[in-house]
Amino acid sequence: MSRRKQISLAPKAAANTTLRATSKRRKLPRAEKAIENRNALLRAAAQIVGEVGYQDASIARITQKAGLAHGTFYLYFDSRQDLLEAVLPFVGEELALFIRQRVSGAKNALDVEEKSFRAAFEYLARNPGFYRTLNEAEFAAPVGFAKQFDNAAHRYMASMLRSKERGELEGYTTKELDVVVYMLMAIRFYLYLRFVKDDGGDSGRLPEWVVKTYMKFLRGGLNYKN
Amino acid sequence: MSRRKQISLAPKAAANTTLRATSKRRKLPRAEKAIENRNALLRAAAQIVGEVGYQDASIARITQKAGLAHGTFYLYFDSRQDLLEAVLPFVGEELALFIRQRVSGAKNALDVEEKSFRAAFEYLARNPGFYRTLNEAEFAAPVGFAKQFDNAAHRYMASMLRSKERGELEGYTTKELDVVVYMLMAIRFYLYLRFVKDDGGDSGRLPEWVVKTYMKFLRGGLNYKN
Amino acid sequence: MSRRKQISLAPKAAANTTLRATSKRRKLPRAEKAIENRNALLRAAAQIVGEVGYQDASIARITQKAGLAHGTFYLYFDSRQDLLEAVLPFVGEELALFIRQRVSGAKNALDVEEKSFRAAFEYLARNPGFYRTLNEAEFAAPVGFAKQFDNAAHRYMASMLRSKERGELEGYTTKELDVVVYMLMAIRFYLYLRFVKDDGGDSGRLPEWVVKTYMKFLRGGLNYKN
Amino acid sequence: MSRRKQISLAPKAAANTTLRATSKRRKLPRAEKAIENRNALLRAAAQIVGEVGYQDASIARITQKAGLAHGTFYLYFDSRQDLLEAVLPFVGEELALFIRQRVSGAKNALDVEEKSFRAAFEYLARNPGFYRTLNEAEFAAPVGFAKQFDNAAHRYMASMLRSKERGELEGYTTKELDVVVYMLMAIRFYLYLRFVKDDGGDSGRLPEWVVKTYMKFLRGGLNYKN
DNA sequence: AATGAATGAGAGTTCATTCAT
DNA sequence: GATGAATGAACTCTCATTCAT
Repeated sequence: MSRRKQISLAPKAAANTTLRATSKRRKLPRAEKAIENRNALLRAAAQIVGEVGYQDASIARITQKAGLAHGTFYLYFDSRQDLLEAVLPFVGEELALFIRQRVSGAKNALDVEEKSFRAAFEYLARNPGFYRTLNEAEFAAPVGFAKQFDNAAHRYMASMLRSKERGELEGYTTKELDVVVYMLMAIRFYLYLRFVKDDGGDSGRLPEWVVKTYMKFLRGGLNYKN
Repeated sequence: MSRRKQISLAPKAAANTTLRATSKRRKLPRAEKAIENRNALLRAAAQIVGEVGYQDASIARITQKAGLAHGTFYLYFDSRQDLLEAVLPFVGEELALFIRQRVSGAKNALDVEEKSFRAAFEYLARNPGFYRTLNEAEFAAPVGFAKQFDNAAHRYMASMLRSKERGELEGYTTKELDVVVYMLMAIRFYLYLRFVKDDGGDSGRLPEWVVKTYMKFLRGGLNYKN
Repeated sequence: MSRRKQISLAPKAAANTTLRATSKRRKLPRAEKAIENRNALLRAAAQIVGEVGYQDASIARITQKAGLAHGTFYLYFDSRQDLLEAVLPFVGEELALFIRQRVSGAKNALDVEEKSFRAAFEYLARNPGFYRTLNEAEFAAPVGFAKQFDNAAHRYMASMLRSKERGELEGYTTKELDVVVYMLMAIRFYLYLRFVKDDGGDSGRLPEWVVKTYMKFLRGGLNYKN
Repeated sequence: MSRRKQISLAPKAAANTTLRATSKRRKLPRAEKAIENRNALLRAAAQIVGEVGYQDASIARITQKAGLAHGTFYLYFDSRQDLLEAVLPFVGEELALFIRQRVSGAKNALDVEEKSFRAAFEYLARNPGFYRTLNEAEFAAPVGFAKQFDNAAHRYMASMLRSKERGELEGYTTKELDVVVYMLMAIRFYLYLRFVKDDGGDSGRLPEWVVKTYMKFLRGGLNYKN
């Protein structure tokens, strides 16, 4: 829309419109800044929680890192707990997005599983704080934890159901697949704990042979002879 | 009961007893009381941590529950952290003992696995605080966590190696079994989180159909058709 | 109604109206709104102070109740204290007006006193916040308190001097009557505290027998036999 | 019971007693210090409340004046409010004691009243903070206020009932005297407010002519001619 | 004139640790 | 060895006031 044309046509109304437009233009930065500040607090909190845990993520520390005054915090969150509960869902979205991108184009169900598995570890390698944020959340931020857990499980479940419908995954009822989903999510985080965090040196990467072992386990089970 | 006969088999406490016997009689009750006090603090801490977590396990709370004075704490532990690190190994021993008893007499490797699996959940049903104690320990008491984790993994590994030596478990090298062990330990705790803690009502028990699903997964794997 | 005729008798508001009439039409609504806003703040503050006291009468609370933005407050008052000092005189006028109306038509000095006494308690029953507003003002809003106290005392004094001039009240010099006035004002508020606020149930009314006792005390004094 | 006789009879018990006595002697300084500290906090609080009011009597200020660390406060009081409620009864005892001493030896009921009246104002002259402490307590420390008010009223009432029994005060039933007591207490504090606090210069004393006016009022009432 | 986001000082309270007794 | 009073730093949260819009 050309603004010039309106000037001559309706000077008063146009003036008004222009004013509003200007005022909106002036107010938008405010709204934008508000979102920016809120996100700055979330980002700062996510980083701090990932580094030192929920307990030591004090408001002083968070606001300082976000470049805001102490009191400003309460313009964006009702309480410290309110923010802490929001941290995990905030970063959880990132992980989900990252995995979805890496999985797209997988050839079959097993490929989906492997790509998703590798993507998760790649994300963790880049965001080493996520693991701690997730783990401690169970008791330090139970609401956010439940939210993230549900989201992750639902996405995982949907993926498995698609594989099932395509006939690529047999032997389990839908109800049983719920159990399987939790088992697979569990495995990811314990393998991270054992082979990346504790034993992984500085690379932050899961050794290739562990990936292979995981895939073997997935494919063939334990092959007990009983 | 004669103490002499037990000397050769005696655990540390027995050795202590012997030592005590050689020292002055008057000091003996003191040494005993010291051990008693230390254990009282550990027991109190274990209970409190299980209920409210490491963060809220204050020294005041612990000493009060243990029936000791606040300041007495520092006669037995160097710091609050020192005690917190000791809590998980303290209670972890109990779990290990409980499982060992339940597993004894298993017919074969799969049976060992199932008995051990069921025993773990039975223990958790009776000691609902253990789960929290273990989970939060990873960051709140990392030394104790590592100790407990190593112990548990080693015991599990030893069991699997025995199965392997007996030819009851094939397809995985020893190195790979290390991965499997962590995967199985992971599964236990996520299934607890999902199907007992969150969904289990008051019983604190794992539903039978979940056990069956777990065993099926263990036996046959996921049966992907690729 | 013609406004011209009222000009000579008109209170300040009427004068304001006249002033407005002579100034530019476009600015009038602004001036009106300004007064409205200021009064809205005073009214809101009066209500809040009566309910929760001066301390908890925060600017946020007051502006919210007045339907104005937080920052707008400082267009009408220099500071929070500035407003608080204005609250008591604001509501004090109402009480004075109410009493004056009730007293009009009294037969004699004692009747004036009784009508005034009853009117005060009736007002307090309808405006239970006034008592707190007055009581706390002594230290929380000393300027407003002094203003209100002087006003009330002067009115009371003028009334007594009229009685004295009419020969209905003897035995006290003018100077002494100043003391008497304060004693009588004191009595009202302690009787409210004791027999209405603490003991009065939900009615908010002073029991009739207390009124009678007060009147007896006034008439005859304590009748000490010395 | 004589203790000597027991020494020979029960040496052990006696030894114990002696020990206890020693340990008590050692512990007494502790107990004494505790009382001292608590009183130091109360004294500091009383002084500060008298000077700047309850609102500004912060724990930091109080502990500093008492010469204790900030955190020490909570060894002696549950909360700031807990201390504030205790302040008025603490200083109220002093006033009551002071009045009782001054009143002793009064010749008759009116003399009691005058001595008590003068004593109250003398106390207030020496303790100018008491007035504020009492006045603000009604809303800032309502529990302590009620306690002090009840105590004062009961003492006053008991005194008037004695006068009544001696036949020195007639014309009021016991129930009515309750009203009278509150009226007289009220008068004291408003006269202080008007003729000492606001108008009294530095002396802090009630002018003699005000006392005389009060006594005249008390004796003869207002002598209305109706 | 009106807004409400931003500030930062200061409030009450907790608690690991020390130390005189 | 045992006690518990004492400490003071650190915490979360509130709010009068300012100021860019």
